[in-house]
Amino acid sequence: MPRPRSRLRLADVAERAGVSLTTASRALAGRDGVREEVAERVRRISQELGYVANPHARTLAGGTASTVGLIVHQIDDPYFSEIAGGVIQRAGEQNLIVQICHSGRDPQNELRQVRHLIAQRVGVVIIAGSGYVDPRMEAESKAELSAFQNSGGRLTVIGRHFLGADAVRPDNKAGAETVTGHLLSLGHRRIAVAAGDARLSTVADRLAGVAAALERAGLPAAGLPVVHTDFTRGGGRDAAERILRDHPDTTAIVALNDAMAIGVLSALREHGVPVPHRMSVAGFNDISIAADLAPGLTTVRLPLAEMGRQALCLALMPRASRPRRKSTGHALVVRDSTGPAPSV
Amino acid sequence: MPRPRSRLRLADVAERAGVSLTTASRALAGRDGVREEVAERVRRISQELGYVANPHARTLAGGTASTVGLIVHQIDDPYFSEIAGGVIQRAGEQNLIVQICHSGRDPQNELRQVRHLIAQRVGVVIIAGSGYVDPRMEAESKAELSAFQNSGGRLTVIGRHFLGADAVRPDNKAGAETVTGHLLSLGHRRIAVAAGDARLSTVADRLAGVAAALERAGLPAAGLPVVHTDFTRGGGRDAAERILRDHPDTTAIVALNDAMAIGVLSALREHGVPVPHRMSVAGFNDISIAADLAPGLTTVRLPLAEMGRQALCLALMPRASRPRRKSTGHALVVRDSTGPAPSV
DNA sequence: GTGAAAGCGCTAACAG
DNA sequence: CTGTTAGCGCTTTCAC
Repeated sequence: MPRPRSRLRLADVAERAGVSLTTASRALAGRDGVREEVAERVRRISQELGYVANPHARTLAGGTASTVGLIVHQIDDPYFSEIAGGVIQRAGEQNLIVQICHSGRDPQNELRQVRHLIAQRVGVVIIAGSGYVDPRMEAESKAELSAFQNSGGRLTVIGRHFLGADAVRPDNKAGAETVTGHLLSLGHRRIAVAAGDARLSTVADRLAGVAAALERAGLPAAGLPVVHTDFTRGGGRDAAERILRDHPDTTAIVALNDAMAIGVLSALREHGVPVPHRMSVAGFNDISIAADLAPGLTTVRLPLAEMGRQALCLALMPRASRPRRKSTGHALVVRDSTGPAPSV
Repeated sequence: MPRPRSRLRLADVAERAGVSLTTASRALAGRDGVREEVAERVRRISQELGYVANPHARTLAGGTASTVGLIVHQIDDPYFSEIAGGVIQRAGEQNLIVQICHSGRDPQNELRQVRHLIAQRVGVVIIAGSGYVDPRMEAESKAELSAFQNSGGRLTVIGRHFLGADAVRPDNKAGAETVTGHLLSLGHRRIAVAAGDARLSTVADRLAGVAAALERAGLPAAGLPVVHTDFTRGGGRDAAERILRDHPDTTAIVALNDAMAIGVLSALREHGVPVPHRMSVAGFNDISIAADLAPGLTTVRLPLAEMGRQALCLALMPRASRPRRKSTGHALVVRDSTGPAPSV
């Protein structure tokens, strides 16, 4: 692509305003060291001319990189697109631009994206989505990201245990405890879990919440059937099949995210298992479609878009001496996919 | 944000390779004017060192801006997130980065985003989503985008009539004709349409398809009840309410996109109207959740992710003397939300 | 074929 | 408070 037509430069504004480049630069950046009256004039002229700074020149000269890099598993997964929506909305208010990359939940690929973003000199990196329990899988990314932070880059993670970075932390354990408690209070005693890849920290955390609820109720968490498959709709289908086959007396399935819950519902429908009369199903996240499934999905609501906003807000604040943690809170949303345990 | 630590520069690579900056630059850009043997050595050294060019310096110096700007209505709308997924995937293969902005379907805001993207010196702009029938609403954006193209920028639109830019064109009219034909063949004669804002070109095109199918069947398209509301789930709900109230003998509703169809289904469920026994419902787009609704949504499939890919592919080819058009094709996906017309 | 030198548009020392 | 002077890292004439 050939070069764009030459646009207005700061020099043009400065000339029109009868000041030097420096003064114009300072005035527009809102830095002080300029008489307010002069600054005002420069700003007005810049406005009139429709001047917009060249971000590349600005970044190159050592200023602020006004882009934020967002790494998600897949943008067409509602969990991530809702979070991304929040990030983009917040960015728009600040005239920042958001660059989105896919990690595909693959540490190697994520590393590539992290490097790419850093090479692009973004000022902010936000990583959304579960990490792995085993720190070794992410060691390289971490190293790269630490260096990024040490050189002044801002990093925020959403739903990931990354000590040393500001974090938005979904209420994974507590949420899972709440939804399991809901099932228990409906009289369910034979609960099974459709879980994602056991190596994912989110899966581990939510699983811990399920176990905690069981224990609190004085039930043995040890015998809890947990089926680990993909953390996706397809995984949910597989999990449901296996639960139906291996644990036929199950009366409730906790899916560790809504995508899996959707898969579970789909499999149960195929098998003619009525929900919730014969089997209750609960999800996690409350992606917006959850309300429109039939039956409506009982799930744990996380404020997804808000989480995206928050993540960017954190990143936009100067780095604190100790990483900040924002917990999301959660809310149980009871719809029609859960009901009293069938009295066998 | 302070400046990032200084990274490897081209000068470092050049020095290591014992050549000048110029030669190194040429070698890495794959331009000729360098002995192949030397070029090879430079590339190898650059590789070993892990050198990545500073894109800002490159862009500033007048080279290629290796970012693509994607404007969507809202990223958390599945129609757009699936398209975006395709764009991002293709971009990843090329080591390009995708910047995403929301237009909110507001021409003024879209204009802002277009300007912002152009000011960022992106090399490619992709605009996804319907435009308005009235060209005046988009005149400003068009002017800006034409200038962008004339200065060498590449533009592709998805689902928008923008003469003068490469375009991916969803099969709106034909698709609507197909799905309406499906309903007619099931014996439906009292069909109503849940349509979005009448000023949207996509709505107009799909509506034309519905009318065409009716006429082809020898039915008067004139009396067709068309309810114009928002092109969203909420709009679908409103439309269904109105159809139920004003045209109680309707046996089938064509929603002009899946989001509206979801709203229609939701309203019908609330009113206790059985689908498809008392009312058939069809959508448009086949967003991935369509298969998981209950009843499964009969809809017109558009290859959403593929459309995103295609759009970027078009943009990556050199501009043709005449704008290229890629039609998407479409497929009717019959699920459980449509059935024979009730024999009253 | 190869290199030296001049910018791209901006910010940031450093002087006044 | 304001202006002058160097670069930021790269591409690109223009000489050799």
